[in-house]
Amino acid sequence: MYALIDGNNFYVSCERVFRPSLNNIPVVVLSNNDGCAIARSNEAKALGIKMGAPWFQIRHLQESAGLVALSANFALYGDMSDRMMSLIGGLGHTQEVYSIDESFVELSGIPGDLVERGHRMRERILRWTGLPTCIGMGATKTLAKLANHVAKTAERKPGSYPPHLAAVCHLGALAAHELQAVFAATAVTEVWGIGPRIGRQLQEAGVSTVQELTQLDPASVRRRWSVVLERTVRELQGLPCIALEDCPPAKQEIACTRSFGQAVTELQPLEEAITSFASRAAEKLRRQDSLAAQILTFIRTSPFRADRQYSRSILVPLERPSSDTAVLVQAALAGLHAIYRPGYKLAKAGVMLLDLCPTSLVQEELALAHDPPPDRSRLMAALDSLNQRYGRGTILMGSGGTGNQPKLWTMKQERRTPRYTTRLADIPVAAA
DNA sequence: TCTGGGGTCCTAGGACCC
DNA sequence: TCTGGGGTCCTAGGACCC
Repeated sequence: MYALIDGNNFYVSCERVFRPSLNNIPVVVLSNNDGCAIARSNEAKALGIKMGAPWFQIRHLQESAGLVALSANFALYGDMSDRMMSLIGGLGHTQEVYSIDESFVELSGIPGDLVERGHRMRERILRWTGLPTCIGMGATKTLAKLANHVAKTAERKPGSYPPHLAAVCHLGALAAHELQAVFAATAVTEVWGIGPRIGRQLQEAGVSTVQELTQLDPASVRRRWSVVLERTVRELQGLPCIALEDCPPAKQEIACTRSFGQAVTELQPLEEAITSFASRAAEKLRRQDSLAAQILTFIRTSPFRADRQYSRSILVPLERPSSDTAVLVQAALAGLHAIYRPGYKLAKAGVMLLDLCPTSLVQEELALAHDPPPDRSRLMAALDSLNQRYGRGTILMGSGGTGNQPKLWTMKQERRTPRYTTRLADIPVAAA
C-alpha cells in the first residue's frame, strides 16, 4: 500500500506563507526568465490560465482580474520542501521524495484507519509549515497518484467526485462499485505515465476513461504500445510493477541550461554564459561525488521567432573523467568555439555532463607517456565551501566575466520575493 | 518585445563480433 | 546456381514526468 502526498499549487502556497495578502486572489509563479506560468493558485486556474501559458499572453489579467505574478524563487521553494518532506516521513516506514512537492510513502503494516491518519498528517503539515497538501492512497504507486488526483479535484471542484474523497482519498478503502464510479469519472489522460500522445492514441482506440483502460488486456497493450503502458495498466489493476525508490540513485547526466534575458549574438557573452553553466554543473557533479567523461555544449535561437534559426550541439570527450571546474569549462568552451557562428540571435544555451561515474569507481591508468594531471580536488573543495558560505559566484573562473558588471545574458527575474528562509538579510521581521 | 529547466526510460537501427 | 544466425553495444529520437 502506498500514499502519495503533494503540496497544492506548491510554489504559490510557499509564497502565500510569507505574504498572506496573496490569499484568495489569482496568483501565478513564472518560470525562469519570467517566461511562462509554472504554478497557479486555484483562483488563477479559474481564470482559465493554463499550465505553461506564456506570460505576455496573460499579463493583461493583471489589470482586468487582479492577477499577481511572481518570479520563481527556488531557494525558498527548496527550503520549504525540505521542511514538508521531513514531516511526511512520519506517515509510514519508507519515503521516496519524488519531486520538489511530492513524496511516496510505503504504508504496508501501518495499523489503524489510514484515512484518519492522512487527515492528521495534513493538519500537522499545515500547522507546522503553512502548506496545504492532498493525500492519495492505493495498492500501487500509479493508484496512489490517481487517488491523489481525485483528492485534489474533489476538493477544488465540488461535484466532480463524492465529497468524502476530498483532501484524502484511499482507493483501497472504497467499495467495488464506488471504485468503478471513480474510474469511470476519470479521463485516461489523468493517469501517471499517459501523456498527450498516448492519450490521443488511446482515445482513437475507444479508450477514454480509466475504467475502460483497466479492462484492456496487458499483453495486447504491450504489443500495440509498449512495455511502459503495459506496466501502467497492470498497476491500475492493482499489481505493483514500480518499486519505491527510498534512496535516490546518482544522476546519470547533469545539465545546466538557461534562456537568455535578451538575445545574444556575440561570442564573448556566450563564453561567460557557458563558463558559468559548466561551473554550476561541475558543482552539482562534485556534490554527488562523480566524474564526467563527456561534456555537451549547445546553443540555439528561439524556435518561436521568425528569425533565421540556428541550433547546434557538440559532444566533447575528455581525456580522462574529471570533476575539475577548470577542465570542464575548458572543454565546454572548446565545444562552443567549434559550433559558434556569428549573426544569429541566440536565445538559449547550455551544458550537459554525460557518461558519469562515481569517483570511487574510476579506472586508474598507467603513467606511460606523461605525468598525470595535478590533483586539484582540495582546491575544488575549497571553492565549493567558499561559494556555499558566501554565496554562489563568490569565486568564479575568469572566463565567466567579472562579477561586478551587469550581464545582458542573465535571466529576467523582475518579480522575485525575498529568500525568506535561507538568507539572514531576508528574514521577515514581525512587528510588535 | 515577450514562450522554463532538469531529468528518466524505452525502442529501433546501425555497427560490429564470432 | 548458391552467401547464416545470434548476439552486444551504442546512439538518436520519442515519450513522459514535475
